[in-house]
Amino acid sequence: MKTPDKILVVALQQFNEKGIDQVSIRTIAKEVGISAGNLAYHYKNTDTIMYALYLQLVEDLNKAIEQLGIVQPDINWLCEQMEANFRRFWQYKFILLDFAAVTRRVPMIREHFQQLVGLRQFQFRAAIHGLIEQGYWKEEWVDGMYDQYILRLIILSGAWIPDAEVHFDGDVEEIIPFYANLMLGSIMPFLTEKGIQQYQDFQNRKNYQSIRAYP
Amino acid sequence: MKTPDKILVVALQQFNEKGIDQVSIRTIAKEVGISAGNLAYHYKNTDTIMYALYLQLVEDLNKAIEQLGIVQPDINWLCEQMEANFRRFWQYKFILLDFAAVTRRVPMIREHFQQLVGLRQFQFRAAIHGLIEQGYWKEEWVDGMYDQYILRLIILSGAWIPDAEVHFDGDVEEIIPFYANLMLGSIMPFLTEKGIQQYQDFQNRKNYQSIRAYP
DNA sequence: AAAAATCTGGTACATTTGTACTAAAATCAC
DNA sequence: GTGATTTTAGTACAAATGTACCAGATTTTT
Repeated sequence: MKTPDKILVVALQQFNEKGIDQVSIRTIAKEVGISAGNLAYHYKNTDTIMYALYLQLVEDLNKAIEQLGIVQPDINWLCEQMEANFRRFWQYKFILLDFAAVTRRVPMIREHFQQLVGLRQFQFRAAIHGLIEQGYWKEEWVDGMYDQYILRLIILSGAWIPDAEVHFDGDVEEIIPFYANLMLGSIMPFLTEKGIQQYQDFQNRKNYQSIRAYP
Repeated sequence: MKTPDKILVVALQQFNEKGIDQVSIRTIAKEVGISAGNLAYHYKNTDTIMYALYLQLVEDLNKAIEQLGIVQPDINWLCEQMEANFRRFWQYKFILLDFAAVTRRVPMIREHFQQLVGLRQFQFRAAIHGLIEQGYWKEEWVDGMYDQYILRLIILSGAWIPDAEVHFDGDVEEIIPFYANLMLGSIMPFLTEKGIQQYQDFQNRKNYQSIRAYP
């Protein structure tokens, strides 16, 4: 692996573990095994590294979407997608963990993220539309209800990471199922009988307990 | 006002405006009009100031609960409470905006916050129970459904602040109604006819538009 | 092989931060 | 009023950070 990539790997790890305010080009350089001056040659400061990592995340997300292709979505598909995305976010958790600080330091991330949210709104709408057509999802019975729901879901899909930091001690295989389950539970009121059944099948297959409270 | 209080006022303002990483005892001292040495006498560092401000917030919240007394909750009451709490949080927005960083620097806040969440869960449960008894809220039709919902609501009730930072430009009177409305919309699927009616009355009285997307 | 570019280690510097300390001033208790 | 306590301003210091720069070394290009 080339030096710039080595730097990104170590930086990502340090950001995630120590928090962005405890990482400097020196701490990264030390762990990579190069001089700070050398690191500064590749990335002038930690802000540029953060931006590079953000672009990596976006690329990951886009790649995942491309591989998806055009499918007839069902509840199972939706759940699997959600959980997979949770894992992707978790890999870059520092971004969502200290999102305000990150966007303050790298304003370009803020702008780009706004667009990302718009895109995800669109995708969710399409998914729900498909699910309605196939009889998994109820028709909207109050105007604007689903648009609001989608917004809340998008907010939640970033907010669970800071929340996990408060209530858990870092075991990924405990955290991801917990929050994936918690978020997916929010679809319940909107599902038809058929939808509920498939959702419960998913839960059973994944061995998800019905989550009531933090451990 | 005594110096320690003056310090807290200015510190709160600076934390909220500039973000916790851009505030030091020197920037505060300068704005208060005292020497940094003097400020260090009252608060050794910014961490202790943050903790003092957190205690202020908790006190505010507790005072609000005490003044509540024992009432028969209805939907209107729930909505008003929610919005009032949103305003309280907004006053101390730096805490929720950089929550991970804050708890990293002041671990006592993390511990205390866990208890706070537990308390709020209990309060929400009681409120929903009351609303069910009075016929505003549907009976739970899937086991554990409401506990999950409450957890999501608690997560959301902290997460809207970072979200607002990304999508708005700081106008409180635009932000609070937007998110209060967005969060309150989540109760819709659980309301009875009677509940929906009162909820829509509330919306009309407050002149809340049905929110579909960010402005 | 020579020239150009890229990469690397090391050093130096200005800023900022928390922390500690001193000595004077102000306030309070008796 | 006097002595003790609290408050204040100012200074000094060590540690850390981003930034800039330089002179070799290495790799790539021609």
